[in-house]
Amino acid sequence: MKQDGSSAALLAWYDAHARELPWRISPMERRNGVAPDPYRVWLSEIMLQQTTVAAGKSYFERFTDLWPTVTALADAEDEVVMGEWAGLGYYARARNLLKCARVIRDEHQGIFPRTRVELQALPGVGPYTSAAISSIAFDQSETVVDGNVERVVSRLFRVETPLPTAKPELTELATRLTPSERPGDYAQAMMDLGATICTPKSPVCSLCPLQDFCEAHAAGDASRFPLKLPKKPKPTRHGHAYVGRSARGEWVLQKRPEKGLLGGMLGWPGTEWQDPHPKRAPYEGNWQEVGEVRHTFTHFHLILTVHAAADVERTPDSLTLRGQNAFRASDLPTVMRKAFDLAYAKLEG
DNA sequence: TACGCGTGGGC
DNA sequence: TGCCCAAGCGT
Repeated sequence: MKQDGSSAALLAWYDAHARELPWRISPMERRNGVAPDPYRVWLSEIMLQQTTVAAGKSYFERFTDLWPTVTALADAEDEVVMGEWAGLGYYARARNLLKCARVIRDEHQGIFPRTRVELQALPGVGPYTSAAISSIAFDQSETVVDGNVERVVSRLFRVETPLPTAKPELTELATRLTPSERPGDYAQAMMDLGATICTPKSPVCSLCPLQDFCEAHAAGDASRFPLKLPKKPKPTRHGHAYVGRSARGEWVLQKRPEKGLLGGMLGWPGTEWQDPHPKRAPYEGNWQEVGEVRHTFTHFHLILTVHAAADVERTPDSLTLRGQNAFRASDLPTVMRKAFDLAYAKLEG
């Protein structure tokens, strides 16, 4: 690729087409010396890992309303934060979010470090996120390489190596393209370009500021890139979940272990999720089968048979009782909320 | 290095 | 409708 001028073309495009997002400052504001809030940049970057802007936006608003500063978040109760994260997925992010906030509070005087190396030492902050915070929040010259940048660069250079093998090669090419001017705007410009123009399925090359620099566009095969290794098929697992309510109207929940799937979240007690699994109630009740929930996780499909019982009398101490005022279905991860919806319709219907 | 880890939207 | 995909990280 002939790259001279590509960064200038991209920055000019960004000046006119930057997306307005609640954690961002505009190119105009940045030019006038306004700096973004590193807390908001960090929070948005964690929330948007493997997550669309559309999905993350309302969570960002809610979190910053509840906890306007990193110290406020650090002081929050784990259970409340996990409940607010419920539905967004990848719950290790929320656990690491809290860990990170407390490291910032306790070891960094409540101030985010500026350098990529210091940032990457924080829980949940890896190569991408450290570069993003350093460049976007502190305007340091770092190269961000996320899925958008990988796609843009693989097309600019028609990289025939499939992902994830191609990652180091794409990182090297992206680094070579990064200008020393306006690093924060440039990072966001690359991601905006990938999100709005250089999209996975039907890139809109006719509107692309890098059209004249792009080998794939010249060859007319932009949508062929990036190449990807074939994925493994997802197996289907089965399980049973038990949505119970005590005679006093308390829901019978179970806090899941900190590690592993849905770690640290509330859920309904039940069987393991494996191959067809025998039904076995975790405690006594007048159980009735109310239906099936189908749900797909990252690496398997789940068919969950849901059982419901009201007027449960005794429950094991390992379970958590939540009265009407202390229970919100929205605090549950999605698969558990689906099970609740099914059982609730039956119990109330 | 490769795998485990969620969810919702688009086609 | 089933598959692909989205601002990755930790182990």
